[in-house]
Amino acid sequence: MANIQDVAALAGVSVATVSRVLNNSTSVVPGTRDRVLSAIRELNYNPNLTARNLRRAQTKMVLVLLPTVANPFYSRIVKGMEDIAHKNGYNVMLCNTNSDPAREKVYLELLKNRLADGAVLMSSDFETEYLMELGSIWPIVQCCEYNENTTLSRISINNEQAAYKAVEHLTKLGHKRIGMISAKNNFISTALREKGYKRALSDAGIALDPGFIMYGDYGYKSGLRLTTQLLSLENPPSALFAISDMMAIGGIKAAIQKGFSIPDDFAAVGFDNISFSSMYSPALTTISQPKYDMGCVAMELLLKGISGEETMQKTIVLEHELIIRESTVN
Amino acid sequence: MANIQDVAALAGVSVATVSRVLNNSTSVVPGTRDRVLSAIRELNYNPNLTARNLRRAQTKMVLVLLPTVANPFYSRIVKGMEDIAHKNGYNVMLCNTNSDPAREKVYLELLKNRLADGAVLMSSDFETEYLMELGSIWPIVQCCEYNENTTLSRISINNEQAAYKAVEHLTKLGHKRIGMISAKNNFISTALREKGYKRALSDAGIALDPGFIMYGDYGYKSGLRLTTQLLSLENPPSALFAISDMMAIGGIKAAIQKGFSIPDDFAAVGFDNISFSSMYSPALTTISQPKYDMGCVAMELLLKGISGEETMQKTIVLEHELIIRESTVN
DNA sequence: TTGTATGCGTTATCAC
DNA sequence: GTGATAACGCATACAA
Repeated sequence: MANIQDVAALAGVSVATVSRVLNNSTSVVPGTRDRVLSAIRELNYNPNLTARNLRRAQTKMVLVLLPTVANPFYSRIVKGMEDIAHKNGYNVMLCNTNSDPAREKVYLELLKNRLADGAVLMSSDFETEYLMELGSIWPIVQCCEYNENTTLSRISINNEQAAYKAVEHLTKLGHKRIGMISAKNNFISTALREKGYKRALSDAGIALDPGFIMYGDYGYKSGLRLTTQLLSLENPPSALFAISDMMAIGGIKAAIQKGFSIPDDFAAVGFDNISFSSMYSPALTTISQPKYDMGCVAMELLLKGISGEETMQKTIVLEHELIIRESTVN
Repeated sequence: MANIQDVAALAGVSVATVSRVLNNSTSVVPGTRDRVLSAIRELNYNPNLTARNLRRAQTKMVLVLLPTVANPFYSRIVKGMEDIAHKNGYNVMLCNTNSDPAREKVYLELLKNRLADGAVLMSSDFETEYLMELGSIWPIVQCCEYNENTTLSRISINNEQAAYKAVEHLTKLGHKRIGMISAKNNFISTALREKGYKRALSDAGIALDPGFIMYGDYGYKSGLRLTTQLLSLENPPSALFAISDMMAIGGIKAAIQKGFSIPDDFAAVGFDNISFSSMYSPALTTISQPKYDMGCVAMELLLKGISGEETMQKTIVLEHELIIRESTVN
């Protein structure tokens, strides 16, 4: 594995000149330039980016922390992030945190070890202080979820309004008994979706039944279990609002298992519009977030922060959309 | 951001000593050791891993190339890889190639730039020569898919046997007209699954109908479209074997749309046992691969290659399992 | 336009 | 047990 010195020797120039053609910084006379280029080819030379990064005090690497790639909700977002990153010569290091604070910290601390130039956080249980301290040194962008006490940049949709729209869709269909399955976590989106649910009920003149709100995690099993419980109530709901598609699908499965017909006996609305939602039988009514765009915008913001082009912290809210499918309407 | 010199100065020792306590290499007297440690704390010092990596000619980073994280099949595998990598102080860089040869190459060439110490390939359209050349310099392990002309290590299941088992399950249920939806690609697994399908039919004394094998990609839409075509045949199949769960689910959706009852009118078997398979309605019969273990084994092999502990190329075949669910049996 | 020389932050070899 | 110091491979300020 040849290095820059070998190339310089073979081309009969100094390493500085080789470096110049490598980065086409200052102008190099065509003649020498060609000699260098052919030496590079002949030696099959590739620059050592570790050395370059050390010298330049950068890594051209960004961290993306997310709970898990297993949730298809994240895959489109990640795609957007990657596209923007690559376009700008950056690589992204995907970090599955499993929502484990210890793991999250391990990853984020890679910044301190100068192994990445910045980070996008898609879930974080970090202390406000810790986050602000790191954010004062390295660019950090929050995507989808955020700690509202920090002043770090954030990208999200209006979760309260989206949830309102989802539940309003159900009330307009005539449903009076609407259950909600939510999650026990610190995500701001969870709280806001619950708020939207309550406001929609209130606006429709429906009294809130606290027994109709159940808590699990984001997953299918959780949705299955909670909905089974809801449907076992003496006076069960006729419709369901779930904070994730996975939970909504679990809810539908529970209803099917109980012999309910969808959407006549039981209707369900999810959240996220993951790809499975349209594949499911019945296809799922859900809230769609502009996943790819969110990823793009988050990464653009991060890269601007890294380049110093944009240091102001921003709050960006993107549009969402209610997608009506078979799980609520025939 | 303090460096090792700052720490040395504050502790009143040389950088060499600081380095020693950092790597607890040679023994350092407890007294100086404590002074160094408290200097590190006081300065909030973190070693610059780029510099360390340059010096040590390593990166503690491995590449994992896969078509897309959007396919849940890969998430468990990746989890296994990550667990093993982290346990050994390595980070993994997940690379979504979208099966695009250009992108694949860009990623793999990161090895040449000394940005990673080795790579796991989970899909590759690389030329045999190219792969062998890189493999002669850096440890490379092939997982699930492989180029059979290379001598690189590989981990997989017996795809032919697994497909055989899946189709045999259908013939034993009495099905005589069994369609297959496959993909147009160069994956070794695809060819082997087709081979297993044919052998199972043959062993059951069923003549192969070439019109019963259709080709698409791995996805849901493809499965939906191809199965719709199969079911439009004058004499349509009563059962389906798909090379992926996503395709099988598309197939089931197609049958449902045509008013078929599953599994009475139409049965389907998939491949991969992605999490969504058990959530689907009807739940999908499928072949389960030991995803997590495959990931672990692949990464273990890679790390042994990197450490030089194991340089022999290996071929490892893991066990699979037929999982029977509602899509074939009531 | 090109070359020389220095430094990025470490680790490791050699002295003491 | 500890300290100088030379590398690692590159980019760049300064000279020429």
